[in-house]
Amino acid sequence: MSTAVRLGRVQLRIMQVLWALRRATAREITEALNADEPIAHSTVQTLLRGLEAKRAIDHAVEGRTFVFFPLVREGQVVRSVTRELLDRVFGGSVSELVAYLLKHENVSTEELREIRRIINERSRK
Amino acid sequence: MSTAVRLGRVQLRIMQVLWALRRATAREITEALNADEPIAHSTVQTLLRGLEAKRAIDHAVEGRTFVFFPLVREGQVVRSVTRELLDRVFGGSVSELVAYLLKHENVSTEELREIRRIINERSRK
DNA sequence: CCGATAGATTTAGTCCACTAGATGATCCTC
DNA sequence: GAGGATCATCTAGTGGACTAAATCTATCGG
Repeated sequence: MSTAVRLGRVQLRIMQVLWALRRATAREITEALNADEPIAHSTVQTLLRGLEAKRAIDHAVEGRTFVFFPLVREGQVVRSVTRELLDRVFGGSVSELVAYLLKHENVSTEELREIRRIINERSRK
Repeated sequence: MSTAVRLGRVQLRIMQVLWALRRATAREITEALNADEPIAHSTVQTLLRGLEAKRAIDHAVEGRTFVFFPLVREGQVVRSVTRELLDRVFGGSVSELVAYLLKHENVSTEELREIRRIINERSRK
C-alpha cells in the first residue's frame, strides 16, 4: 500500500500549484500562493525542502535555479485525504457522506442534475 | 459564524465517544478508546483538559469523579471538517466530491440504491 | 574585478497534538 | 487510622507544521 502522503495545509497548497503547473521554481510558487494569502518566500523554500524530504516532490537544477516537480500524483493525495474523512467521520460509508452533503450543504439545481447524471452513468456500467 | 472547532485525531475520537455516551468519566473514555488502539489513561486526561480549554467539552463533579460531556454538537464538527475537505480539495464543489466518491471508492449496489433514494427524496422537495 | 541581485541553506523560534511519568488528593476497606 | 486503589494535576518531552531572519553562493552588468 503506497505511503500515506500526509501533508499540512500550506504543503497541500504548494502541491496543488505544482500539479497545476507541472513544474515551477520556488519563486513562481511563492507568487502563486501570494495571490491568495501572504507568505514569505523563505517559508515556501523551507516547506519545499520538507516536501522533498518526504519524497512528495523533487527538483532539477536548471542554470542556477531549482525547478520543482511533483513525485506523488494528485490522485494519491486526494484519495488518502478523502478516505481519512470517510473513515474517521462517516464510518467508511460513502452513502452516509453523500447523504450528509445533500442534506447539509447547499447544492444548486445544476449540481443536483450533474450528480444525478453521474449516478446514472455509474449504474449503467 | 460559530467557532471553528479544530480537533486533532485523538481528540475527535474522544468527542465521538462522548457524543455516543452523552456523558462519561475519563476512565470510561480511556477504555472505549483502548478497544481500538492502546492509549494511556494519563494521555486521555491531558487531552480532556485540552478539549475543555477550547470549550469543546465540560465536566461535572460527581462524588470524587469528573463526568465529562460535550459542549459542541457532532453536527458542528462534522460540518467544519467536511467543509475543509470540500474547500481545500474539491474547490467547494459538492458534485465534484460525489463524482470522485462514485468513481474511486468502492460502492456496493445497496449503497448505490441508497444514494439514488436520497437524491430522489431531495429532488422532490 | 565588484557590487547588485536572486537564489539556496542554515538557524531559530512558535504553536499544537500527542505522549506519559510523577505527584498529590480522596476514598474505601479492614 | 493505615494501606491500597482511584482519580486529578503537574511537568516534561517529542514531533511536525509553519514562520521568517540571517547567511552563504553564484551569476550578471558594468
